[in-house]
Amino acid sequence: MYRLKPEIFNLDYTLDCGQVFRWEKSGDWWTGVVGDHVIRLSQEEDSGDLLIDSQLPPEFFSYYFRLDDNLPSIYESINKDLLINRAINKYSGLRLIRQNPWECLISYMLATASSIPTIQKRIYLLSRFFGQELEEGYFSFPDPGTLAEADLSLLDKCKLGFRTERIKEAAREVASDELDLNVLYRLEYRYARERLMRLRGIGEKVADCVLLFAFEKMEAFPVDTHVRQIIQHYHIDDSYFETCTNMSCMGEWGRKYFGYYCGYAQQYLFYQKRLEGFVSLY
DNA sequence: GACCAGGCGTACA
DNA sequence: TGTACGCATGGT
Repeated sequence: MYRLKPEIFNLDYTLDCGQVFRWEKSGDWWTGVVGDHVIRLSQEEDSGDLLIDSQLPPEFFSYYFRLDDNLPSIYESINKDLLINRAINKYSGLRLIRQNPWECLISYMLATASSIPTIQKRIYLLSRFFGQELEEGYFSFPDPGTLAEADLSLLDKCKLGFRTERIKEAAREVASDELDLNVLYRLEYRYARERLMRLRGIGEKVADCVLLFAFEKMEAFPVDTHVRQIIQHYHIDDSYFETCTNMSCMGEWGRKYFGYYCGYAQQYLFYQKRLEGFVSLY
């Protein structure tokens, strides 16, 4: 167990905001599986210190929680109106996480048209049936080869619904190197996006989530049902929106409106909407 | 029992 | 090019 002193960091917001699905809070402590490690984390209320119960070094957590991001500078760049201003003040310290690309890809593929608790359950079941047990009750995320060859009757137990075949196919592509996740890092946002969207089950929203949360593409702006409702509700009389009704257009709008760090803006708006609905700005 | 959830693919106009 | 609908599943 050791301590880390992060600048402007809120552990609860970061793990609860809906970007990751494998962390659970019990009392003051969060427990989660990252790679082959079961990690326990807590944050001291007064000092803001991060208490870390893990074999992994501090450098890992600086990387994982993007402590290298200059949040004040990011806030300044995305602070375009009262709504986002409220969100970045209220949820200050929420940081995006650098997720494992493979796990992130599958997680958001099986997130389509599902609530967050349902997504968490599916990922747990996948890990339980196809991952390795790390300690009692905690399992690693299954690797591509295992899912590619997964028995369909066992896969059905994970309750993936119509997503089952898509997951298997994606796993096969990654396992066979037909899709090399490493090259996506080096591609520009728009090309990486096009490549991901060639997979069945990945449209603009899922691609943007994966690019933002796992491939360092900060300019991704995922438009899900919450973000669509926010845009329709608050920007309804913006002239730009008289011709902007579909999700694709809303994504374009978000990128132009918030600039390079629109991905951060999106996550703050998403979290605020989930917890508070349509907030009053007066 | 209808409706929605971090949507996508397809058919049809 | 744009819209309507089906697709499994779980929670309200």
